Amino acid sequence: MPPPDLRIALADRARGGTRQRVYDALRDALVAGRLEPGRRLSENELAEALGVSRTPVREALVRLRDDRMVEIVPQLGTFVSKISIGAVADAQFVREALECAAIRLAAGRVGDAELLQLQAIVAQQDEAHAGHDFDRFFVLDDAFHEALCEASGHGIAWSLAQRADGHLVRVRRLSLPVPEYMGEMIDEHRAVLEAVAARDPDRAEEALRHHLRMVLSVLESIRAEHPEFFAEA
Amino acid sequence: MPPPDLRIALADRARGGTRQRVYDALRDALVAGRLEPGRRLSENELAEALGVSRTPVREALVRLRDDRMVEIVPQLGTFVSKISIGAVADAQFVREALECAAIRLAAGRVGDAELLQLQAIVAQQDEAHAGHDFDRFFVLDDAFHEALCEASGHGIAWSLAQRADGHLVRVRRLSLPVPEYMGEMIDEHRAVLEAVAARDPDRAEEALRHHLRMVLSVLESIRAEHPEFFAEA
DNA sequence: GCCGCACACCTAGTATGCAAGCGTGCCCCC
DNA sequence: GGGGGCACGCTTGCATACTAGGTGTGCGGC
Repeated sequence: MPPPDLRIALADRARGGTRQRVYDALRDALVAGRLEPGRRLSENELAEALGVSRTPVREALVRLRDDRMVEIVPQLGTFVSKISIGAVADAQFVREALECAAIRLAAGRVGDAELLQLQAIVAQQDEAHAGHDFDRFFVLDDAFHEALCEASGHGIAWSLAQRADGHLVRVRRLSLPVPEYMGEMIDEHRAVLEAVAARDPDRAEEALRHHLRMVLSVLESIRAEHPEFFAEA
Repeated sequence: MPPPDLRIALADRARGGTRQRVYDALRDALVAGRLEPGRRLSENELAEALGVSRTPVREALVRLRDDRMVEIVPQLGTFVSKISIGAVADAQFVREALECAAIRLAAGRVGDAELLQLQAIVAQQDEAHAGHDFDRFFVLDDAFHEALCEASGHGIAWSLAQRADGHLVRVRRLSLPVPEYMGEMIDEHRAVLEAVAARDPDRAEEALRHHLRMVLSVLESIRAEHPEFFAEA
C-alpha cells in the first residue's frame, strides 16, 4: 500500500539547485507535520513524487539527518524522526545559548534602522494576530528572531539555531492553533525589543530566555494530546 | 599540472560508510593544512586518490560546505576556503555561546566520575606537554572540551561547536607549535576544571571564556605569518 | 495447526553515464 | 604585433544502473 499523501510541492524551478529545493520542500513538509513522525520515507517514492531523480532526494535526506529530522537506516528505509524529549531539550538548549548570546551583542550595537525593522515586524505580527493568520505569524516570528541575530553581527547564530531547531518547530506547530498564545508571544517580542532598544543586555537576555522557554510550558500537554508523534524515551 | 600531494589516507574499511570515512579524511586533511586554503579540489581527483567513486566524495564535500570549509562553485570547481576573519569570529562566537552555556549546566550537575575523567585528561595533557607531543595534546584538548559538554547533558553542544569550528581549528593548528602556549592552555584547563569541581557556574564560565579567547590573541600574528591562507575581507 | 526455512522484493549505498556552463588557450583576422 | 572570437576541455549537477543486505512472506515440514 503506497502512502496516500506524498504531495510535496517544489518551489519554482531555477531558484537554487534541485537539492536545495528538495531540502526546503521536505523540511517544510516535516515541520508542518504533513509527513508525520514515524512514517517511512523511500528515496524512490520521494523522487517520483517530486519529479526528480534519487540523487538530490538522497542528498537532501542526508542533510535532514544532520538536522535530526529523519533517521536513515541502511538497507531498510528512512523514517521521519519521532519527537524526542531529549532532542527537544537539546534544540532548546542550543537555541537559548545562541540567541541569548546574540542578543547581548545586539543590545550593544543595534542601529536605528534595525530597531525600526524589528518594530515593523512586530507591527505585522499584530496584523496577523488580528486576522488569525497562524501561518503568517509563524513566518514573522522567524523573521523577528532572524533580524535579532543579524543585528548581533553573527547571522550564523540564526542559521545554526534554525537547523538545530527541527524538533522544537514541530512542537510549536502543534501548539500554535491556540489564539491566546499568539498574543502572549507578541507581548514578549515587545518586551525583548524594548530591552534591546534600551541597550540593556541583561534585561534583553532575560526577556528572550523567558520567551524561548514559553514553548516548553506547553510541551507536556502537546505530548498528551499527540502521543503517537513522540518517542517513548 | 596535477596537484602533488593528494595523498589522503582513508581510515580502516567498514567503520561507518564510505561517505563518513571520506568526510573524516578530508576534514582532517583540511584542518591539518595538508589541503591549503585556496587550493582547487576536484571530485574526480579526490575520488581517484581515495579509491572510491564520485558519489561519496560529492556528499562529503557538500557537508564540508555546510561547515564552511570548502566553497563549491557550480561548473567551475570546489575550493578550500581561505581563512576569513569574519568566519573565525563567527566560529568563536558559536563556540563561546554553546560551551559557556554548557559549562554552566555542567557546574550544576557534574558527578564525581566525570570530574575524575576530566582530571585524567588534564593529567594526560601534562604528559603530552612533557613529551612535546603536539598532535596528542590536540586530541586531548578536544577530549577535554567534549567531556565538559557531555557533563552538561547536552553533548550536542560539542557536535555543533566542532562542526562550526573549522576556521578556528585551522588557526589553532598554525599557532600550536609554540610550546609555551601548550603550558598556558593546560593551566587554563585546570582553572576551568577547578571552578566546575567547586560547582561555581559563574567562575567556570568566566574561566572557559577566557580560555576560549586565548586563540584570538594570536590571530593577528598568525595572519601576518601566513597571509596567503587568509581572505582579504 | 504451528514453527522454521528459503525465496523474493525492497531498501539504501555505490558506481557510472550524460548534460550544461564556465574558463582558457589557440587561431584567425585586423 | 595586438585584439577579438571560437572551440575545446574541464568542472559540477543530475539521472540512471548495479550491488549488497535486510525484512517480510509464503511454503513446506513437523
